[in-house]
Amino acid sequence: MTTVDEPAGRRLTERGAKTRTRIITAATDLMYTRGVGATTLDDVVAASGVSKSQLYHHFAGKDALVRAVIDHSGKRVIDREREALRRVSSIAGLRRWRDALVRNNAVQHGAYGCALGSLASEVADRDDVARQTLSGLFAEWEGLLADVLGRLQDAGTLPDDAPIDELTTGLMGALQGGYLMAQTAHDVTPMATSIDMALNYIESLSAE
Amino acid sequence: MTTVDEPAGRRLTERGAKTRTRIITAATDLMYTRGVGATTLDDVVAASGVSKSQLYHHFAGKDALVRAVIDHSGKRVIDREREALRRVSSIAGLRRWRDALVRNNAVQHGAYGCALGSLASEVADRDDVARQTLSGLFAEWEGLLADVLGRLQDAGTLPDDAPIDELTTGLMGALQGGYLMAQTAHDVTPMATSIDMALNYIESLSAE
DNA sequence: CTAAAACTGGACTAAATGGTCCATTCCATT
DNA sequence: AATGGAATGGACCATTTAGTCCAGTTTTAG
Repeated sequence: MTTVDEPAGRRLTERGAKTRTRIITAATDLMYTRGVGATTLDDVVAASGVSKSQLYHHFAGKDALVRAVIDHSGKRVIDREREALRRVSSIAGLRRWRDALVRNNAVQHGAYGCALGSLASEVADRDDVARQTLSGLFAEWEGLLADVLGRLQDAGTLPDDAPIDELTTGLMGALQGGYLMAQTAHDVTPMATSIDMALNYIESLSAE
Repeated sequence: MTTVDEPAGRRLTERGAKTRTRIITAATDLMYTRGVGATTLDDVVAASGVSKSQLYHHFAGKDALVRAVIDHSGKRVIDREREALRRVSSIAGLRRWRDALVRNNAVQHGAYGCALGSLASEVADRDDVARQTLSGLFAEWEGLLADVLGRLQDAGTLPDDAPIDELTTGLMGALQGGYLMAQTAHDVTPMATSIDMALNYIESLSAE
């Protein structure tokens, strides 16, 4: 699902790749903290220490850069989550996963929200390609959660007929909603509460 | 909690009030569908059929207009929800409430998301006053849900020691996360699933 | 070593945008 | 009917922004 960062038809030296990466990481950071619309290309130029012509050398325009940022953020989140969820196979493990997310979001008091969620909210209705990419990334993330629930099933913790996909969607909903509420309150408590409720429900399906 | 739309220190004729309202409703619509950042004042001027000087006569600037839009959207949502939740006092009633929200969001295939949620996501980290207003609106909305759960308690459906505030936060999280996922997928199914899980959990606390 | 390709910096432009100003008209109050 | 504040239209302005161009430098490959 992850789109390749590099455009197909051009040669790219190591030096160029570094420049390109520098642009993307700077843009990712800015667009996460300020929002896509509020981030100008001049901001990106200043933050990355790259000239404007280079920006246009590597990206067709702002839309293309935004899409690259989405790919990059997506890869970052998915990699992190793949690692975090890889060996989780218990409710307690899910709770530790939740703790890590909340703790991580607490350092900024919930500000900026979820890296993918805030991009989605801003971009979904204005760039259909970006929307679909983000939709795929959410699906991938949910897939990782579904794997965990599958392992819970294998371990006999969850019944075989547990509706894994629905549970996964519900868990992701609670997570995203939690991020948004934390962002609005500048307090991570509602995020913790929201995810907790989803986990409680999943746990309640086990203890039968 | 709702802030008054009119600024305190100035006289306002009926005609002026109408103009002011026209500006706000046009801006509310545009900012909901296009986003705050992507809505220009010229857009608002064109859509409301009002001159720019009028816009600046009634609002100190874009920020002030955005805040008025937040107040207006907030009032709209809270009024709608107050009415929708007023007499709900059963799980079935909550499910009907869910159905109505989902059906309503389905007409646009989930696009634009929650009127308050998308404003919050875009504005929370860039205007602290707006953020606090939105935070208050969410609290008000959650209060309406808490009232419903209280009635469930009174009816004996929910146990007396049910943690109403946590449940309310979880429900709002599922709702907001559902809106976001529906917006990203352009499909309301995940929204329905997400809220369902929260309601299932609440229901599970009853059947003990 | 050399030439082409890749890369770089920064000046430049056209359009858009938030915001200002002012001359004129409307309207409530006395 | 007069008066002053409210309302209005629209020209105007400074700045910002996405996007262009090009002259010059560095890297790569033969």
